[in-house]
Amino acid sequence: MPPRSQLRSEKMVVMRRDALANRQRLLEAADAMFRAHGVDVGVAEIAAAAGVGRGTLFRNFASKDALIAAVLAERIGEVLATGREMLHDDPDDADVAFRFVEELMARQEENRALLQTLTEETLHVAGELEKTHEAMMELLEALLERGRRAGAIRPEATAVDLMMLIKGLCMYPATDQPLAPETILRHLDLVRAALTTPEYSRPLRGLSATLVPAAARQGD
Amino acid sequence: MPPRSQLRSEKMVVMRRDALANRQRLLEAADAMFRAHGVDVGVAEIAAAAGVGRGTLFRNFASKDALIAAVLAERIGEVLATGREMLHDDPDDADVAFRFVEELMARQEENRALLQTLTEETLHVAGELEKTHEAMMELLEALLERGRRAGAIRPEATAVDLMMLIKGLCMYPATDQPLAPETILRHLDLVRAALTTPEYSRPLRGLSATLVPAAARQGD
DNA sequence: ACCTGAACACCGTTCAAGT
DNA sequence: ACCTGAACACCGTTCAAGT
Repeated sequence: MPPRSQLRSEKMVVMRRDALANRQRLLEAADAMFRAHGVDVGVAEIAAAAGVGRGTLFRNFASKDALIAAVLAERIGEVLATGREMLHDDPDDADVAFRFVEELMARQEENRALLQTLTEETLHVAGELEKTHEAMMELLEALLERGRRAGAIRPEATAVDLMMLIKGLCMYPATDQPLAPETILRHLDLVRAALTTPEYSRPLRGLSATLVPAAARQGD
Repeated sequence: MPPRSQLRSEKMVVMRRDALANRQRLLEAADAMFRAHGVDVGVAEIAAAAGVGRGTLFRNFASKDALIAAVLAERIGEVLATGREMLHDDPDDADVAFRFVEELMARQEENRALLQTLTEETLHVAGELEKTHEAMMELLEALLERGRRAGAIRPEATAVDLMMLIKGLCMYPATDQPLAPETILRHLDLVRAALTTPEYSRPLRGLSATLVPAAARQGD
C-alpha cells in the first residue's frame, strides 16, 4: 500500500516523495523533542528541528494535538508488536496478560508525558490513534482469554477493567517523578489480585508508593 | 484565626474587608464557570463574572493554575468532611473505606474536569491543595485501618494503593462522557477485590465499561 | 492597599507569496 | 503540489495610572 496523505486519506492521494520525507522527519523530530523537553515544546522548535517551516507541520498534521497523537500512536504500535509476539510465542502461559502489562509499564516512563495528554479529545483528533487504541483493546482481550481458559482470570474481567486499573500507574499526580520498579510490581500485583480467581492469588511484591511532599524535595 | 492574604501568608497580613470579599467572589465565580464551561474558560470571563478586573484575579491567585487548585481544594474539602463524619458515626463498619470511596465517586462527575488538571505541577502551585491532599491520605489511612482491624482489608494495603486503583475511574480517556453508575460500582468492586482478604470477597456488581468509538457517537 | 484595563509576551494556526 | 515565514488570533500575565 503506497503512503497516503494524512489530511485527505479518503482521496487515496499518493504524496510526493519529498513531502513524505518531510512528514517522516517531522514525526522523528517531534518524537525526539517530546522526549527531551516534554509535550510543551513549541511547534516552532519542532519544525526547526525537522528542518522545515511551521506551515509544513500544519500541512501534515491538522493541529499540534494531532501531531502528539501520531507520535503516541507510533510508540503504542511498538508495544503492540511485542504483545502480539508474546501471544504467539507462548500459547500455554495463563499469565501472559500480566507479563505483557509488566512490559508495558517498564516503558511507561518514556511515554508518561504523552499519556497525560491522552484525553478523549486527543484520542479522536487522529484516526490513527483511535485505531491503535482499538488494537490495544483487542490484544488485551486476547491475552486475558488465555488466563480465563486456564481458570486463572475471572471470567467477567475485561480489557477495559484492566486498563482502568492500570491507569493510576501512568497518572498518579504525586508520582510525576520516576516510579520505583518495585512500586510498579506491587501495583500490578494488586491489579492481578483484582482480576484473578482466589486460587491463583499470590503475595504482593514490592512496596507501596510513598508520596514525597514538595517541601522535602530538591530542585523543583 | 483572621483571614490572611494568599500571596503573603508568611507575613500574616490581614486583608482589607473589601479585598477579602473580592477574593471570595472570585472563588465562587471560578467554581461556577468551571462547572458550566470547563477549566478552559478564560480568566477574563471569570473576572467579569466576579465583577472585578483581571488584575484583581492575579492579585489573589498567583496564576490561573493556582485559582484552579484553590477551587479544587474547596471541593475536596467538602468530601473530606463527609468522610470524617463516616469515620466518626460508624466505628464498627469494616467497610467504611469503600463506602467513602463510593460517595467520592458519586461526586466525581462534577469534579472530573478539575481532577484532570491535577498533575504534580498543579498540586504544588497552591499550598492549600497540597495540605488538602495530605489530609485526604490521612483520612483514607484511617478508613482503611478500620477494615484492617476487622480482618477485611489486607494488612499491607495503603491509602496510596487505594488512590492509584481508583484513579482510572477519574481519568480513563474513552470515558469522558458520564460514567454509568453500574460501571463505577463494578470498578469499585474490583478495587475491593484487590485490597480485601479472600474471605471477604464478593461478586461484582454492574458491568464493565464499554468504549464507544467516535464514529458511533452523536454531536461531538 | 487595592483596583483597573491597556499593553505585553507567548503560544498555535493561517495564508499570501514564492518555487 | 508543496513550502515558507510574516501576520493573525487568542490566551495568561504584568504594570502604570488611578482611587
